[in-house]
Amino acid sequence: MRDLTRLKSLQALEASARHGSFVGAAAELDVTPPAVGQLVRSLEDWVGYPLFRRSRSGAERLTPVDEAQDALDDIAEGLDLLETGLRKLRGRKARSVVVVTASQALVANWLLARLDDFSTNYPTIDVRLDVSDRVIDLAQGEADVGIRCGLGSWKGVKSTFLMSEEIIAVCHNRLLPVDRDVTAGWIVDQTLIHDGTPHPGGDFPTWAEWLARSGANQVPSERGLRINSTAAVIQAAVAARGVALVRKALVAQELDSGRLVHLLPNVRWPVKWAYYIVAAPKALRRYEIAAFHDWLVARPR
Amino acid sequence: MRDLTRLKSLQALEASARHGSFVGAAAELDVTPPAVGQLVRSLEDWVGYPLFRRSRSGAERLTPVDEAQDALDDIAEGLDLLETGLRKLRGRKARSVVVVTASQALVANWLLARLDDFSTNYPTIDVRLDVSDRVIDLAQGEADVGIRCGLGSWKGVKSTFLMSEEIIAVCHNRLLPVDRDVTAGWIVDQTLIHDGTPHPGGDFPTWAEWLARSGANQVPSERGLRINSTAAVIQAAVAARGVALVRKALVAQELDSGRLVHLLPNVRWPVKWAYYIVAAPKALRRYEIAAFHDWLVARPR
DNA sequence: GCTCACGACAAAGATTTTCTTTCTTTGCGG
DNA sequence: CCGCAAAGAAAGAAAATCTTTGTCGTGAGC
Repeated sequence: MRDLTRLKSLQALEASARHGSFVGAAAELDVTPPAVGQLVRSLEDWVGYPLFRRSRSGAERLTPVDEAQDALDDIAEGLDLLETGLRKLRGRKARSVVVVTASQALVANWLLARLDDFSTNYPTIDVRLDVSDRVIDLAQGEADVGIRCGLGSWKGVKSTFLMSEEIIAVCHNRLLPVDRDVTAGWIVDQTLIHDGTPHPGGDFPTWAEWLARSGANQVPSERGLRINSTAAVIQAAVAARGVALVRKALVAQELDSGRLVHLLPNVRWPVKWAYYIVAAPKALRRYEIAAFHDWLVARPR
Repeated sequence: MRDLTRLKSLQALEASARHGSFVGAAAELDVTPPAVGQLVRSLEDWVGYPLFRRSRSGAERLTPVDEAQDALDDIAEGLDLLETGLRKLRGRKARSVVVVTASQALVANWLLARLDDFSTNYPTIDVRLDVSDRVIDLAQGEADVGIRCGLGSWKGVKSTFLMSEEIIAVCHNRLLPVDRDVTAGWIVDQTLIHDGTPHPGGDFPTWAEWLARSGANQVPSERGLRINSTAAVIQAAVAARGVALVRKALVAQELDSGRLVHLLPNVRWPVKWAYYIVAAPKALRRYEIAAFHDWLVARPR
């Protein structure tokens, strides 16, 4: 008959001792520092004496009291064994699959470049990409996880912010004028590629709006290319067919490679839409779904 | 950087494996069986396969699947170490004190007889008895724990049912008639000891009420002893001063010893008041308070 | 063959625990 | 002297855990 309570507090205690601070422990436990502080103090209430000496400054803010050291060794070893046990439980699963849905533009221009890192970290989890430009019903299990660009408030799913977005003007480096700087006037004279896909509530600019903010004296006509596919708009820009207004995140690689060039970078046009990873709460109870979710949320953009 | 979640589920899993049922595990963890079932199933969702083979009958309702056995060994050992660590943390405390308040009658006739068992089980915890016939304000910290007889709904404290109560008629064995049975008629002719202490809402009978239920043909006058102290009423009965109506729990020892005799046992008079252990929620966060509380709740009456 | 007991299971709602957010305090370093 | 970092506290929100109720399946006993 085991007599064991306050598991979460023991975990918080051990992580705080190991890191020397609640801040360090909080980062490991994926909670806020006050949360760790509360857990440790509740344990101190329980045992009836302080478990740390506190320092209000310096690198080592918490020092375990001598009376706790012996116990901390047992607790650390115990938690190590629990982690080993949990890993063994997970390790017995045959390969598992995560179905990720995202738009063609997002998959091709952003997500694919990152999936190698996921497979490296999680070799037993297969990712299946379900490319779709319509909003997949995750609550109905049509996919496990979605990467979406939008306002973030979709029904029936948990959405977690990844990064914000802004609209920039780009063109192929071949199109750049050789003998003068790029100006709004220069842009007006190029073939303008219009993205016809709807972005409700997203504050996407038209070329007219963007150029007005850029200081252009004349407003362009609606001539040029009009494509109702964001992926195709980017491809047209990459193919040097004209100048395009695009979402910055989707052309990051092309910008890095120099193939596309960011025109008039001082003109900022942040939008309300941002990138989120979304999943049904029920799906997140599965290890592989939570693993993918947590991996994407944790990695730098 | 440790990666450990679902501690509660691991604990539920291990206890279920060790007991072979959720019912057994629930008893150990002090929760209901469905609670254990939910914890285990959430872990099964997490790892993606069943961890037990279920049997709908027989003594062994749950059998760990082969894949889980290896992990269960680690988890069991890990939990053992955590328990050891927690015990070491508690063990470092100097002696601690629990202040228990109860009425004179309850302390003298019930609680004192049980405290040896507590001290045996918890040698480092001192109990200080605060005898008081008024209702101590536990929320204000006037005492840590109270044993009370009442309706159970006191403000600002957690109350836990201990046992119910009934009113019985008793007298010293010296007073018993030698040559005939005890009848209601016989009782009417004795010195009746009246308990004058108030019992609001408790359904305590007067002698008149009790005797009416006993089949007495005549109703006694209000003569006899009238004492406004339950403890003194019991002492008067023990001193053979007359026949008393008393709370059965408070005279259990005297009944067991034969000194007092339960008259007309077929006359039952259960009351709405029952015995509860009460404590402020904040006090229960201290180990020694929770230990006393859990000890009293768990022991047979 | 029927009834009862036992325990897993599921659903829904209640309760408790954990967590976040906001603000304050303290002390050290620049 | 100011800025920074982290602990601490309080209040409220969110999530996890738990309880209650009822169902189902199976075996034992009558």
